Amino acid sequence: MTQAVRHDSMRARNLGVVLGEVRRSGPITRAALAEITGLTKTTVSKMVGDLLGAGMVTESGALRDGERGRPGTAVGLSGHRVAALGLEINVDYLSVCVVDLTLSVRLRRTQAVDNRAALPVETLAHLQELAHRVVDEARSEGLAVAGSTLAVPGPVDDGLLHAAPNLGWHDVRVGDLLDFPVAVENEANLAALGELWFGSGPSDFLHVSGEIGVGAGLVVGGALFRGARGLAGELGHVIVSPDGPACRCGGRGCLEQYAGQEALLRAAGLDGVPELVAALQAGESGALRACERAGRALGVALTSAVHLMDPGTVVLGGVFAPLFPWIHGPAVETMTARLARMRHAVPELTVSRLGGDAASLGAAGQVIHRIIADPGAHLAATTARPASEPR
Amino acid sequence: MTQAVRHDSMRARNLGVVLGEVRRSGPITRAALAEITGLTKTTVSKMVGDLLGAGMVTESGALRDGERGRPGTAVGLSGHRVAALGLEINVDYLSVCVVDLTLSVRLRRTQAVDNRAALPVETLAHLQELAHRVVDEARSEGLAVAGSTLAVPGPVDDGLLHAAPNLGWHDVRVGDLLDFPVAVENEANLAALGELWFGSGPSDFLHVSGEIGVGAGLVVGGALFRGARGLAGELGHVIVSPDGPACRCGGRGCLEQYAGQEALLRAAGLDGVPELVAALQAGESGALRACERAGRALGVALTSAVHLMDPGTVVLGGVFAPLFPWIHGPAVETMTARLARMRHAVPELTVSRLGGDAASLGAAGQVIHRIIADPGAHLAATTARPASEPR
DNA sequence: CCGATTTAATCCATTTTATGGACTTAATAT
DNA sequence: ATATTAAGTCCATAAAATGGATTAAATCGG
Repeated sequence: MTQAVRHDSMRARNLGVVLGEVRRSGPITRAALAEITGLTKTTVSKMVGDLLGAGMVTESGALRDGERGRPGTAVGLSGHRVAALGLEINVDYLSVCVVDLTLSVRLRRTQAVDNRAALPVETLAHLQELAHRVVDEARSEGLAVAGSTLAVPGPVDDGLLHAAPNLGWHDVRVGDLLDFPVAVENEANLAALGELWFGSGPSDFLHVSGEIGVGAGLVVGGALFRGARGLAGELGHVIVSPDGPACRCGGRGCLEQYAGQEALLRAAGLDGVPELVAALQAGESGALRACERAGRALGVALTSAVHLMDPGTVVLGGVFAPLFPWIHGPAVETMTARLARMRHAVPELTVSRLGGDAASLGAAGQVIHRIIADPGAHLAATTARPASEPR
Repeated sequence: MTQAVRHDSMRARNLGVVLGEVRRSGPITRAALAEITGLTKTTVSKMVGDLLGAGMVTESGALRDGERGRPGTAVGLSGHRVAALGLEINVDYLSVCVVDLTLSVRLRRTQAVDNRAALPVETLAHLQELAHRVVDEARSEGLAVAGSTLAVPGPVDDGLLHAAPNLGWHDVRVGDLLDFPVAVENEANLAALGELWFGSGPSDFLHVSGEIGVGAGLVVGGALFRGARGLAGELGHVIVSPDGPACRCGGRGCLEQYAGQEALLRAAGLDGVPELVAALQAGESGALRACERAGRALGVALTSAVHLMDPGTVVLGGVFAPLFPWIHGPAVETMTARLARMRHAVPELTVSRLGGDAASLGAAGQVIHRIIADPGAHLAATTARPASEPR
């Protein structure tokens, strides 16, 4: 149910609106904030004062724009105090990053670990140690880590990792294995949010994150679409051909059997993405054929996805990013042939500028995003317990 | 951008919260409303007073529950004053209904017209006449029609009907052809909302509305999912088999070519849904085979849809409703085989209790829903101009 | 160079809205 | 008949935003 607005929640919400506008419109004067939000200058001034006190914004000096009249002092987000921890567990690495309120990446650590062989407890002990080291380092830079999110390669429902087939994990309450509070979320979803906040693209897109599996995260109007149980976006198991090769999901002809990393490498007869890229650059016909086949299959699956979800754009990330030049053509061709007559504009197919860090960046970004949306809650939490430890 | 909350909008929102709770929790006392919403008894009492004055709620007498203490007087939605007009244009009929604030259907008129032959202006003149007649009739029952929504068989973006292939219409600003203000929305979307508000199902589902084309509307958390441009839900063109029969959309092997009304009837060698149902009841093998084939294709398309959008349930409406007994089996079988290993629960496949009226009911329901969400706006509009005419 | 003009930011009395406790009302329990 | 309990109303108060006045710091025009 939508909750009633009371005096205190009105204040909290308006604080969020003001801070959100500071983020959106860069350094901006109080007067302009008042204009945009519809609040009075008085109210905005008081709020900016509070936010300054909390170290969430800074005055970046007088803003002289040549106009007549008293120049305003611009206030912008401050990257000096509040920060967030982003974590990622994937098949062959652990990754940790610290991001400040301005979404600048302050620290980043990746550690190659083969987690296929490991139990959840072992992997998470590893991750915890890594996290503590990074948080200590951040603290020595004056940053207060306000929260953390963990990206995992599998569907998550309310903190429970339902299944991570490529890790061999099932029904793990990942958050309970760490000694600090953490939000847990699907890797594909967070990669999409990473693309939203750290890539400079649009705010409506489907982000395809091909790793070992093929996942996708849909962002509409700047918000992630999760479906009824948070399991949306399984592009890898969209049916390309109902009588195609059997898939580990129990179905046949899933996209993963045509465009998954494994299928691609098998079709090309190679055993690594770097090798495949080299072969493609050398113009080897086997590699080229494999990519064309994958591209066409991706085009078929994306056609279904566009009809169902109507994304504004499609962004290819993960392993598809380095293969983009060879996949793009056949995929777009397939989509155009099947979509053009139904839609004014066939969604553009672009490539992600982010590397494999998209998910952990998205994880940290989610924490920052929540703080900006409700700075009052963060303020209350930090004044009640002035320290910064997530431990 | 999220707008700031000011004193007046706080009031407006709380009024909506209170009225929404009255709708949700049936006749309910002021004290219970205060408890649930978190507002004080004083505030709730004042708001209920205003709503009583506007004729949006009524006191339904003392509520004696056998408990000790003063019994409360229950207030519930009033169906005596505020009403909404729902309109629908479809290939072979026009439909109009009036629904009151309690979502009771007060009036309903359907007129068989073959709109395939007609120009938009002609059809809308027809519809307008029908609407005026019904509104007059409603007024004579004491109802004030507060707004209207029109369902059309094609994708709509911001009031513009992009294309209605089965009507032969293109880029029509339907609302401009009527002499009263109307919101325009896709028929499949409104049918889904109709199912939400008038069917007694869950609040997370994918509603499949097979008419001439096959459309679908996704409802998550009681809200319709529209995609980036409002074109989401085109289940009919999800790809079942990439090399299947050519489709009028330019693609091949779309669901519509297997489970669309035309394809179904052709496969069965009959030319009407009633005839098909009769043949199925008689156990004719051609008809049974056609339905089994359609059911399997539907299962394939729904498998892709479930992977991508994660609906809680799937509800079959439109022409699939009468065919449900024969389609259900093969569809569920296909879905289970392909989904069971990936999900705890394969979404249930149910049948809509609503007839072909789902869309026009949803249209009227949308108006009511908006009034309940923001009764303040309605109140302001009606006190400024006390009459009820949508003309 | 000085006053007029313009815009930014703050100050302060006021308004709007919700709050919380006291009070009244109407029922059941003893 | 009296105590108890819960519903609903009354009223003084508190929280928050408002709007106009004031002060501050620029540019413009002579």
